Amino acid sequence: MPDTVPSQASGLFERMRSAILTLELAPGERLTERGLEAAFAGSRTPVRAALMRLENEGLVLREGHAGRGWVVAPIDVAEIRSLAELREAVESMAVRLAVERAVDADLDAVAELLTAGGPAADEDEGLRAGSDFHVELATLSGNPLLADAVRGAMTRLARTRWLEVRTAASRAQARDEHQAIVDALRARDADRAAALVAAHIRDTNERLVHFLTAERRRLRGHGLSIVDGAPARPTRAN
Amino acid sequence: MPDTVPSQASGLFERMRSAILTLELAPGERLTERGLEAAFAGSRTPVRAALMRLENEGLVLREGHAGRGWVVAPIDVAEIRSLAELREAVESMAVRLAVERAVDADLDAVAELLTAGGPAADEDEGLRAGSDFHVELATLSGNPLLADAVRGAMTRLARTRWLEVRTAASRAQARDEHQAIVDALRARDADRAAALVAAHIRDTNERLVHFLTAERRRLRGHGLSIVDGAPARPTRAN
DNA sequence: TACACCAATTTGGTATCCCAAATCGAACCG
DNA sequence: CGGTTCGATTTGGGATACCAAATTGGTGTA
Repeated sequence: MPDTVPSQASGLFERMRSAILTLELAPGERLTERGLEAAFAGSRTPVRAALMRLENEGLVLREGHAGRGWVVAPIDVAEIRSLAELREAVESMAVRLAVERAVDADLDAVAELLTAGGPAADEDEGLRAGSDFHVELATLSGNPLLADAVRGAMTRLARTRWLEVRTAASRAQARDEHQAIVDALRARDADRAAALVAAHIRDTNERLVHFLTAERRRLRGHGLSIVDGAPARPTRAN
Repeated sequence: MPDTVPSQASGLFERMRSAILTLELAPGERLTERGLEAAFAGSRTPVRAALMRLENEGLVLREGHAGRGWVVAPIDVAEIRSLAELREAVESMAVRLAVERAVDADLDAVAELLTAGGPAADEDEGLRAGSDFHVELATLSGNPLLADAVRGAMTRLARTRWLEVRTAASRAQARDEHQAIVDALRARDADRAAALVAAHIRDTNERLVHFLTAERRRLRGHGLSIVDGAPARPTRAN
C-alpha cells in the first residue's frame, strides 16, 4: 500500500478547513483566492481546488450576483435546524440497520469510544468524541452513504462547538444518552435505539438552537456572522 | 437579477455530466484530463473543475494508488442498495415534514407533475418525471438539505434508467404509487405517507437490483462496468 | 525465454499569465 | 454639494507552461 503522498494541496485544504472549523477564519468573513494564496502558502490552483472542496462541504459559499467572491459560510440557525432533521432521518435509519447487521464486536468497539478518556476528558475531547460517536454509529449500518451523510452533518455543525458552553453535567448527560443507545443496540431493540437516537438529536439540537438565538447578539459582537436564513415554509428554490 | 453568465465552465460541466448520465461515457471508462480537454472543448482548468464537481456527485472517481487517473463511476449494485436505504430514510422524513408544513397549493403543484403529459408520456419523460417527483416531494419538507440529499441520490441512480426496461404497466404502477403518496399527504396522514414512500422506494429498488444482477453479464458485454462493491457487513473504512 | 533495467511518454499537480467583468474612487459636471 | 462618469484596481475564470512521479515499451543480458 504505497501510502498516498500528502500532495501539498490536500495539506492546503486541511489547513484551510481547520482554520474555518476553529473559527480562525470567522463565519461570514470574505475570502479572496489571492488573499488565501498569500495567507496559506501555495498558489492559486490548489487554493481554488480547496475552495471547491470546502464549498461542497458547505463551509464556504460563493457570494455576489456574478459568483464573484467567496465567504466563510455564516453560522445559519435555519441550516442547523435542517441538519438536525437530516440527522434524525439518517441516524435513525442507520441505527435500525446496525441492529440487524452489526456484530457484538462492532458494538464493543463503539462503546469503547464512550469510556475512552473517562470522566477526565476535557471539553474539547468530549465534544470531538461525541461527533465521532455518531459517525461510528452510522458506520455500523454498513451503509457508507449513511455514514458519509452523518459525517457531513457533523462537519457543518462542528464550528458551533467553540461557541456553545457545555457544562460537565451536559457532557455527562450526552454520554449517558450515548450509552443508552449502545445498550439498545446490544439488546437488538431497533425501535428503542431509533427512538433514543431521534430524541438525543432533537434535545441536543434544541439546546444548541436556543443558545445560538439567545447569544446571537453577543456573538455577532465578536465578529461572527450568525444568521437565520429560512422560514419553516417549503422553499420553492430554483 | 443579473442572470448568471453560463460561464463556459458550467457548460463543460453540464456536458460532461450529461455524457456520463446518458452512458455516452461508459461506466468504468478511464478518463484523462487531457483527453477530456480535447473531447469537450475547453482547457484543463475548467475540465478539472468539472471533474471535481462530478467527483462529489459520485459520477467520477479517482483511481489508482497515487490518485492518478479518473474513472467514470461504475454502476455499483451495492451503492444502489445503499442509495435506496438513504432515500428511504430521507424521503420518509421529508414526507412527514411535508404533512406539517406544505400547504394545499404546494401539494397541487406536485400532483400536477403526475398528470402532466398524461399516459402518452414516453418512457424517457416518464422516468425523468418520476425522478423530479421525488425531488419536488422532498422540497415540500421545507428542508433544503433533505431535498438536496434526494436530488443527489436521484442523480446517482439516473444512469440506470437507460438500462432497465420499464413496461407501460410498471410506469402506470409507479404513477399510481406516486398518486397514493400525494393522497396521503392531502389527508395529512404522515404515517401512511411515510409508509407508502418507504414501500415505493423499496419495491422500485428491488426491481432495479434484480434486473441489474440478472443482466449484469449481458450489460458487461456492451462495455459497461457493473460491479457489486460491498458486503452487507459494516465497512470499517479509514 | 524470462527478467531486469532504462528512456520516452503520459499523467495529474502546480505555478503563472492573461482576460473580461465588476468594483471602488476620485475627479468632474450640473 | 450631490450625482455621475470614467479609469485604475481587484477578482474570479481560463489558458498554458513546467514539473515530478509513474507508466510504458523496448532492449539487452543472463
